[in-house]
Amino acid sequence: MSGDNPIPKPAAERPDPDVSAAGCAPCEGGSDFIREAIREDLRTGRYDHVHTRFPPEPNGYLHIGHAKSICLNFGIAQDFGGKCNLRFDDTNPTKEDVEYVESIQEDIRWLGFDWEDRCFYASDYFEQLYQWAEELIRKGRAYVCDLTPDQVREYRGTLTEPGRESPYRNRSPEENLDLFRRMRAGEFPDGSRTLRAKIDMAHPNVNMRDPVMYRILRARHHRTGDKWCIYPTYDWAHGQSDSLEGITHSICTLEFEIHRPLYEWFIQALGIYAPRQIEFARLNLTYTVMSKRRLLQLVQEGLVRGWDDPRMPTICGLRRRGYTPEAIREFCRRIGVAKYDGVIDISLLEHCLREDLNRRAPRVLAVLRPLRVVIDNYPEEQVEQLDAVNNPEDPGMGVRQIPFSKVLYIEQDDFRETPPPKYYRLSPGREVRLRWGYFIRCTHVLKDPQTGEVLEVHCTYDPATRGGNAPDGRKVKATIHWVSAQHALPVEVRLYDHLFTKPDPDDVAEGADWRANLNPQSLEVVSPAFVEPSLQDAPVGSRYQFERLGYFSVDPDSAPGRLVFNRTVSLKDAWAKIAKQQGQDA
RNA sequence: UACCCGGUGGUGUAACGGUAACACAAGGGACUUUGGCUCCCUAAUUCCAGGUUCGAAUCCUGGCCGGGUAGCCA
Repeated sequence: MSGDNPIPKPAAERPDPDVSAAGCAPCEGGSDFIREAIREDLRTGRYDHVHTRFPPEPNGYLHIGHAKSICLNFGIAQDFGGKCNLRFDDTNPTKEDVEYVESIQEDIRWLGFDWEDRCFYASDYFEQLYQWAEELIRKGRAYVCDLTPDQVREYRGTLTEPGRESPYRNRSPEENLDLFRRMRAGEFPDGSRTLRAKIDMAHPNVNMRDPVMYRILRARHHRTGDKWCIYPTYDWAHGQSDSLEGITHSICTLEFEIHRPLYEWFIQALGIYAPRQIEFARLNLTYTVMSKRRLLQLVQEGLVRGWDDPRMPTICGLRRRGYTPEAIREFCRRIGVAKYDGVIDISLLEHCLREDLNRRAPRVLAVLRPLRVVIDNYPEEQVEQLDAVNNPEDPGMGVRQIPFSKVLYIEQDDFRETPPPKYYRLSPGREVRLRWGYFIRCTHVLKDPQTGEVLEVHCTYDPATRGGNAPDGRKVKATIHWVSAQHALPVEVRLYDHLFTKPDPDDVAEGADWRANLNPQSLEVVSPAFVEPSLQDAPVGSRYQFERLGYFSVDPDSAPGRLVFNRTVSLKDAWAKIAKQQGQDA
């Protein structure tokens, strides 16, 4: 940019930015430092198109942090009229498995992205990588080293002291070539030799101190089988794979920043096409752990029920919980992209979810903790079908009918024998509205003579208020939900809370580890809960708002006649706040 | 202790040398057949010190603080 005019023009007078750059479209994902860098590259002609890639290692399930990267890489491709490849970074057969490549593909598709016919594997390039390695050997830029792993570490030096050169560093290209070919041929035991780039053992960046390019490893690879007993390291494979695929912008997380000089060194030593690596901060979320290692630990130690446990931040966990791809994408859009390594408040994720579900989830009535209500003046055998609006946010979603009868269940929380201040639900003498039903007034209660617990609430109803409006115009302070006892469906409901009790799971006492902060109440099973009969055939995965309670989705554990619901997220609850301020347990 | 990167309300992100803004969270209010939604309002921000400039969150220097890096992991 040439800042020739010190006073900026108002936006309306400014020429449209970037329209001249080839393939540059408006940025739906907003703008961030990466998109700016790309625009600059297009403007200066460093690249004339945009091609990104999402490069997971198939050694675990994708999580919400990957979603950030997926939205970034595919989103940038969309914004700039380019393409985004899926590439599995499968250079370590000891950790990888087809189970993961399949789940990763499923999750990316579910999130709404498409790599078309461009699903690649680093292992596709093993032969090319091998040939390039020989080329570097011939150029005297790589050598076979016989140091043991311990010795390599020792020779590398430390962060503050330079390393020492390997005694094998100055072998001739001929000898190196011979040794390297024999490495490939399987003449040497695992770990006995490596191929290393010949760079600088005194380099202040330890990644440049003759990094390992190949190790000997007899492990069956999920794609190449037993063809190879030497495998390239990340550093040797990644940049060359990017180059081969014609990637323009290789976007990765901050911890690879210090690898960039090496990334560029290999490309330059080979004299091949050069992509540009740009790093951004990975996602951190409050009340959540995100590292693959920890997620794996949660699963393996049985701390959760599996990778798709609805409490997990994995994509499959969120999906099972009832999250929508739209909510996750919107979240990723709103958090932005930067190099500052911060922590996102999980309430932003929950906000995006509610915003989406509010718009699309049909409403139903369900009672989690039933309290029996008897309408004393309602005819014994009578059943009425009442009209209920499916979604006040969207009249197009229509109306359904729900049965009403003499005996109902309401929520225990919606009745208080002695109401606290500002409580305006049902209590003796008070009148409330039953959603889509009648006004009812509490006359008296039946209690357990031993415990004093309220067993049954007796009410009278006003027949003139059918549907919920009083002809005389009188108002009630509260509308509560209910189900007809004889028509309600018993179901299981699983209520979830944050997996950790602290915003930062690492915030633990001396000697304890993050597991000490696991929330023992992160899962609460309510069974039976009661839902209105219209839910009878609700399909797995379908989402509903249980009015006044939250959003719920049907769990795959459901069987015919035995529905299981996950609470995806609760509704915001102003009363809970008031009650909390009053020092009650709400 | 070496090198790299970063630091803007509680949290995250904008502002591209010209009045520090948006969202979430928080607090208050209006509305309401969901104490939901929606709407309105309030409080709250440039790490510090110098320098350049008419003017600095932005450029420069120094400091402070935070993160990353010493796998034959990625």
